[in-house]
Amino acid sequence: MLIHPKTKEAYQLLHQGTLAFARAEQAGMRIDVDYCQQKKEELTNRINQLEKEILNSKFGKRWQHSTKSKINLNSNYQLSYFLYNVQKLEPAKVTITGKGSTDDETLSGLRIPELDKLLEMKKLLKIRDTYLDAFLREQVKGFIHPFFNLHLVRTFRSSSDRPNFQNIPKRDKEAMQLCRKALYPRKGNQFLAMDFSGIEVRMACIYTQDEKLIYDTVHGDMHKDMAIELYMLDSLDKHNSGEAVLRQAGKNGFVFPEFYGDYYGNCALSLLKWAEQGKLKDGTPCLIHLQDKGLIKLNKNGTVKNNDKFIEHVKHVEDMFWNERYKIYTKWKDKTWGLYQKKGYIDMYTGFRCSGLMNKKDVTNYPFQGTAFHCLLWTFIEIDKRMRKENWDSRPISQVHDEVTVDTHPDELQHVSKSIKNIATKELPEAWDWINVPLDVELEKTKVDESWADKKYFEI
DNA sequence: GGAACTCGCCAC
DNA sequence: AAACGTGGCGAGTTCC
Repeated sequence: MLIHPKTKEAYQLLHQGTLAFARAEQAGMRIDVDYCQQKKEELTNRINQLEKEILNSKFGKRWQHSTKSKINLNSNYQLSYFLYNVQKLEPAKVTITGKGSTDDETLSGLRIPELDKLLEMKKLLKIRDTYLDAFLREQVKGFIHPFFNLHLVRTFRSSSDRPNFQNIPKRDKEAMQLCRKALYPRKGNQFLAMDFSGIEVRMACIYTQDEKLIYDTVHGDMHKDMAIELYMLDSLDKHNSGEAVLRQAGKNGFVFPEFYGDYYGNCALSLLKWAEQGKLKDGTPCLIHLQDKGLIKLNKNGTVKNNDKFIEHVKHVEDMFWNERYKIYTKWKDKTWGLYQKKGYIDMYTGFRCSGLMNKKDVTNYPFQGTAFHCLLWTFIEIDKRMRKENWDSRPISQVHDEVTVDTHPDELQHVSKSIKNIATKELPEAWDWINVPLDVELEKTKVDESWADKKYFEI
């Protein structure tokens, strides 16, 4: 499998992107070294406490007894052996090599208090050893300089390392705060962030020219629509907290996985997990609602006893999704797959060619993923150019696939905000005339001297 | 004692 | 018939 620039424009994008990223890497991001050290200590205390509690429990003693070597709470190998070979529990999942799984979902499903403690401990270890440690290890004079690579990803996205700046916790509130409160703009400055709304789906619109997909992306709300179908709701109010969860479920439990090539079986299970947290606006828990609709049967303790009907239902929704709602998209997939099989490659609008051995999912995903990132890359290059031409103090310093962060001088905030929004939504579609759906962005900022955890939505 | 592999988890 | 796309990285384990 190989993707390569096929036109001079594509080559220029890589060349200029590399130079713009190099300037961002050189600028770097300020970190609070004292904070990192202090939080590391606090985390270590909490980890030690949890460790002690687990080791002193009956569960811990039995585990210790089962292993020939010294007990190590961080060893999934030991844990798997203890749970499934010694205690003879039934693993809900097995790994590729056939051992009983010890991932979060499997362990929490066993409902053993010590395992819940262990999971808490693992979470804290991850924060301490993967993020705070990396910041301290990589910092030079209070700045980290994450690298952004353009030569490592099959789809011609970017990657980041030393430290990886593209996977810092966001969804888990506690992990997000602990990690992102380490990151600051230069003193007296503020963060400004811009991200493209649904850029991959918009690329899908452009390649497939599916009218329904275009309509839903520009005017509609497909995540809400799908949540309504999947959970058999009459309506959904995304400003109601219980129903907002269900919309999230529609998005992360169905729409995105389906676009990436997943199928109804996995989606149904994921949707039921989400349903545990969701409520209808009258307060009915979603699982009860699904039981009332005859889609599942519940045990007395509230867990799911039977989900056959629900899986059948999700299968039907999937069928409608691909063969009715987005049937033009589906036709495009078949056509593109056929074309690839004949020619041995597929071209992106940005002048890159993907060739070599690919399966159908790859062939129908890579163009969207790569092209979406190239929109960000083009934008980043233009921001960098503008910065140098107009002698900004502000500096673009990082990007995460569809988002760029600028360490911004407060006097320049208005001008920089307007400039980057204009570049992304006006100049980009003018430069690339194949972009025939509107592009949209969201802006976030912090106040002066606030951390990256404090970013808030704002309008110019 | 380092390379390679496995598992798990973070992001888009 | 089968069944999730792209990465980086830490810790444990096994291989050489």
